[in-house]
Amino acid sequence: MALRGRTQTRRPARGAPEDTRARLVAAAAREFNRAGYHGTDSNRIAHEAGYAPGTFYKHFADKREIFLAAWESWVAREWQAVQREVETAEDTEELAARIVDLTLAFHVRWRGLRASMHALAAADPVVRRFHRAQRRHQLDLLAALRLRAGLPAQSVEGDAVLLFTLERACDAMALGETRDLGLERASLVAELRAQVQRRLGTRAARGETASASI
Amino acid sequence: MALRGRTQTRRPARGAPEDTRARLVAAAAREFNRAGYHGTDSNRIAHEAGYAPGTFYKHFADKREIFLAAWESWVAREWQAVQREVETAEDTEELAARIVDLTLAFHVRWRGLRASMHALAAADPVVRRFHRAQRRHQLDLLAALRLRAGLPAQSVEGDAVLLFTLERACDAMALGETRDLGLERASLVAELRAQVQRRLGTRAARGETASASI
Amino acid sequence: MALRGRTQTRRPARGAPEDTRARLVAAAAREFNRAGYHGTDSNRIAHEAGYAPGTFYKHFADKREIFLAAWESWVAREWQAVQREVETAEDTEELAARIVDLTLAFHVRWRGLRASMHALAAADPVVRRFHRAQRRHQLDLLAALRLRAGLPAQSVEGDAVLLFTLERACDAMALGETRDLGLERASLVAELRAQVQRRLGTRAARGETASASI
Amino acid sequence: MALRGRTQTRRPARGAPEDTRARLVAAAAREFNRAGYHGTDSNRIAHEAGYAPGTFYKHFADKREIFLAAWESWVAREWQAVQREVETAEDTEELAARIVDLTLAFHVRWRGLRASMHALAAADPVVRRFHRAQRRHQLDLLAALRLRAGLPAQSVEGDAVLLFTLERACDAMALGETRDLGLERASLVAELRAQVQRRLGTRAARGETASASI
DNA sequence: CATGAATGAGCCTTCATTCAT
DNA sequence: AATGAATGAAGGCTCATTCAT
Repeated sequence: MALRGRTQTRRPARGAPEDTRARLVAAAAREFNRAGYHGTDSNRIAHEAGYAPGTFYKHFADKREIFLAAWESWVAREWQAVQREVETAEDTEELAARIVDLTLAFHVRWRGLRASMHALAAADPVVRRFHRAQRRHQLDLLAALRLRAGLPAQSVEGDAVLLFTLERACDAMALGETRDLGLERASLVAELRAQVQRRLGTRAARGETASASI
Repeated sequence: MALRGRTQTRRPARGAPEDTRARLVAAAAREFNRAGYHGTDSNRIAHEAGYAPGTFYKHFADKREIFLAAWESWVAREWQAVQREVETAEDTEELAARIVDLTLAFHVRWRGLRASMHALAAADPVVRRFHRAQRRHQLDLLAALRLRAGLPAQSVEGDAVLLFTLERACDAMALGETRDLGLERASLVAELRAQVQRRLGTRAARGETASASI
Repeated sequence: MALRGRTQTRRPARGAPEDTRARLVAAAAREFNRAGYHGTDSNRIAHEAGYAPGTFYKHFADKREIFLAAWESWVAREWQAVQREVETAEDTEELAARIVDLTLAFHVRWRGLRASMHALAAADPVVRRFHRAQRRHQLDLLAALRLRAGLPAQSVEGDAVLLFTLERACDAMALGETRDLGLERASLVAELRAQVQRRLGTRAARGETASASI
Repeated sequence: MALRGRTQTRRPARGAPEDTRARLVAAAAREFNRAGYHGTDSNRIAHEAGYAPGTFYKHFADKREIFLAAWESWVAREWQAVQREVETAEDTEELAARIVDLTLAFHVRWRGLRASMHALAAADPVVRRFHRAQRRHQLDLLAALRLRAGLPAQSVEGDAVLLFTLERACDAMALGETRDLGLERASLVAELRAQVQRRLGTRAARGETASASI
């Protein structure tokens, strides 16, 4: 998945600014995902996209700006695709399975970028604000999902905790943490599916959510 | 250029090597926690500890080494204190409450260091190995906890997922993420307590864990 | 990155080359005067004139060339206007007053460009040669002025020193130097007028110039 | 006088910080004087002083700071030497001669630095403030000079104009401007001496200053 | 053991200039 | 004639690390 070595796209010569910007953002997403925010530099991103250093700064004020652009354009975009695909599920069981599987695939793909985002959001207020806006959106999507499926509304806090669980567990699998701990991937996935399904409010699960949900 | 506004601990001059090392580690933990791994530098850490830059490198091979030492000496130490305090709980309910409360307090205290650890573990294999060893230990502690309480053994994967939930949710609260999302802290804590209690196997909860646990 | 807060003249599109050149020169004069030679850049000058960067280099070989053009077209042009207006004075007193007043106004208007010219002339031989040619012209004008007024010829060196005095004092007033020093503007102007008048050869002053002039 | 070629002082190895700073300031004064503020860079200054780039920023926050330090340490210091030497003159004639001669020598020596200071003071408020403080001092010195010599006090504005004359004329001579204009150096110097002497208030001159001075 | 001046590779960023359209 | 995306050398500055004392 990760592109190894000096990938350096062919010189695109003269192109529309949006294309150049898109190429830079794509290269940045790759680079940040591969080596982390502090593991690359703007010159390298430009070079990987097939441009000279100066071109970078024609499109972005600084490194942070392209990082946020990369997050938005690529990560958020793919995450929305995940959400969309999820909606076509037939029943709650399939829905839960898809949510877990796609989330996991997504976290595997963007594990490096995600790790950088966490550290930056902790240290930089601007990044933090940006990050929070996206999160809010995710919570809303989960609520909308339940609504469309005709399932009962539940507490936001419970939803949030479920998202945290999913997020952290998928990160752990994506980063090889669970493998290092000798955990069975299938079991983990099964557990996550069960939790998601319960939260989505299947009849079977609904009986006990009274005490568990908030 | 001039080092303004720094706390700079008293000059200890010539002391036992372990003391010097301990002071450096303490300063490093503070600094990394405050500003992140890439937000401070080795000279500043040395200065904060009351030493010159050279002293730093007499005790640590590089910046990464002191980061790991800080993690181990401070974070792990405090984490163990948390675990110990947890064991004195009278019943499962109190046990669950304590686990959540202490974990939260712990994550609040070390939020900066934790964020750095995540990003570094994702980017650096050496840090990763180190980090995994500590995690393994935590899982074992949870199992031991249940054993001492005379509670039934459960799947490691389920335990792991619970730890992930707790970890991520506490991080979110510690970093202000939940506040930004407009979530009720009390509700979040209640939800976490419920999940922990259920997992620990209270009689009341045991009935449903059959389907939920793996 | 984005060009904010710029004045950007209307787009002239395709026009007579001389007009384009003149617009560029005018913008350059404004810019250099506002921010100094090293305080603007060729792209900005082009943009201010309503053109693209490439257009700039169709009309000027480099940044220095447009600087000299700006000096010549605008500064020299205005200076000649000053000289012309001076010639209509009725008597020596009025002549002196006009010389001082107009010179001062001129220095106020072009203070930024003048400062840049000084620094560049000191560092760059090409600029220096250009600058000297203009100065020679000024000395000649002063001599001609006296000739037309039927006043006695005097040493060039004395004239030069008077010009230096006038120049430096007007620069100091233009740049706010004299205000910062707490000097009275009216007194300064009076002193300058007196010196100019004496040099121009009024009867009253002629008596002492024997020792003072060279 | 100017040191040509890569002068690069021998590596001073380990020295007192003040010595390092002094070497850097000396190299900066040389460099700025030789090539102008924008004609050198901090790396080169460091190299010329015998140090690596990083050393520069251990002693100065930025390029501007070392420029001001160079001005203060070298230019102001020498200027004070001029003032001191001036005071030992026997009579007014000798005093005037010394003032002119030493000022000229001083301007010749620091012509490059002086030109840079002018341009920077015009463009940069911080430099401007710094520069004005020094000027004020000069005016005071001139007044003090007259006081000690038992000469009558005169208007500050008149003093200021004299200083401007002296300054600009000496700059012109130092930069070769007067030579390029075909002016006689001896005549220029004589004129300046005469003006200074008159201003200092010799008996012969005092008669006419009534109308000339303010 | 501790110092702290010094290092220097390298990152971020700018801007005068070019050239294909 | 004009465009404007692209260039890339170079300058400002940082910081992990070293070493002579």
